[in-house]
Amino acid sequence: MIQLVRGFKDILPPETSVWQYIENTAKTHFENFGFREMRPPVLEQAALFQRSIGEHTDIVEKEMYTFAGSRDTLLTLRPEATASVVRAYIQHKLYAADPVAKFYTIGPMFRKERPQKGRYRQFQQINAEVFGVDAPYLDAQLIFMLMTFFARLSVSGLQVHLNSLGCPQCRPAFKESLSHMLSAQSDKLCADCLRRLEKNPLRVLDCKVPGCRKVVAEAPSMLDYLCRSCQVHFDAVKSALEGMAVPYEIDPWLVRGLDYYTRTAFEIQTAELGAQNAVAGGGRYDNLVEMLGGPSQPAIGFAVGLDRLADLVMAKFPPAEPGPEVFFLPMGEAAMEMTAHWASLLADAGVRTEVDFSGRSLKALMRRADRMGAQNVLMIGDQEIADRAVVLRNMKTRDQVQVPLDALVENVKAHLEKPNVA
RNA sequence: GUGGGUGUAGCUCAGUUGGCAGAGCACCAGGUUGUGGCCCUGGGGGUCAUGGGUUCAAGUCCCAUCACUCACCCCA
Repeated sequence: MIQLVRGFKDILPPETSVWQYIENTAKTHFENFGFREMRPPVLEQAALFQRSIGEHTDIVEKEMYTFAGSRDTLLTLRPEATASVVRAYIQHKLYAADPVAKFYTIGPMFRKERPQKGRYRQFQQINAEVFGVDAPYLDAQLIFMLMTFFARLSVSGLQVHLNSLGCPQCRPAFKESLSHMLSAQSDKLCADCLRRLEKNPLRVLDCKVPGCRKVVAEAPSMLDYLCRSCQVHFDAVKSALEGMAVPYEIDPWLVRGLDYYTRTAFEIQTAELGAQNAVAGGGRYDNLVEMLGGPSQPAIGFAVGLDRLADLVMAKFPPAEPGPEVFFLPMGEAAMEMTAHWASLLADAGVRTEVDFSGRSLKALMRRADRMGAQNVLMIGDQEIADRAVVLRNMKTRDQVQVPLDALVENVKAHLEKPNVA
């Protein structure tokens, strides 16, 4: 048989109800903060990601699903959402009327990595992006929005990790002094870090190999190299967070994997997901809009990993099937036709309805209704048709009443609304 | 891309030195000719991941492949 492709997954009910719950909560929450939904496509020109994420990042080097499009263009299934949102912001000149714009997106991303717990080749993210605001208070507000979002979902045990990556004015000096220091200690670094040292020395900072950590512990911190305006910005973010009572941890070794980040970088981490501890991550990318051919506008955003978040929510609240409010049990052909009619009308009238057309014994139908968690069953057989009244049974209290067949929908609804005297 | 672990019924898993393919749960039917849960009885279900090899004989041993999984790398 044909199986689903490696690293991809089916999300089945009842788990889908958890996803719907998370997505709906995110939508209302983010919209309360002034965000509106944007839905960019999942396919973009490869060049978009090469230019935004960075040519020498792992994502671009080996993790993108890229294939030939028409003519000479290479197409890529998006490995992240920010580049698309920025592209749309520029392409549709969304900055023209008002450079300040806030968007969120929900959808799948694709990265060809080796799958493991909390990491899939297609994974779902909720992204939020803000353009045209450089105020540090916005940075803090975004983190606040994230943490209250998690709180709404009753997800706890999360830590905010915060860092500043500086800007093109101050980062080069730091980079230079870092690589200088690391080169001097290169004999103590792991093979991966020696490679990083060449390509992107910042990445050495978050290496987990003990030997490297030891070296890194004495490495200079970006925070010591911040220029005056970056320092002012970072201080304002911190004090705004304190003002909003959002606990955070300064993490000078927090490095983000994408090249475009500047200044504020943050990650929301949990200890409950094994090696993949980041539930959300984001930061400023003040130069990306201009880099991609747009006006010079500051921007900031974050991504929430929905697969990981769903794991956290489900660990706390295992999903459950709701069960129909009324389960129709027809006995006989005449009853089935009548049931198709009335059950459809009842469902259309807003009552969660289920039917069993299998024609099996009443005992079998009852067992199935019970197993599915039906609150009530509605029995129709020859006797009920003759009486012009069906039997409605409350599965919990085992009370049975007769409900007139005429105006059945209204009668059943009226009965359901009666308070149960269990 | 690298390393470890695991693949037997729908699910969770037993399966001894190589010797008839098993259990629990779930499902179906009956016990109750029109009433669920508990109980009793019976039943249906298997390419033992796939392909080769060794052997009189392979779920079991060997090789390869695939998948799942955890970790590294990296990231959400």
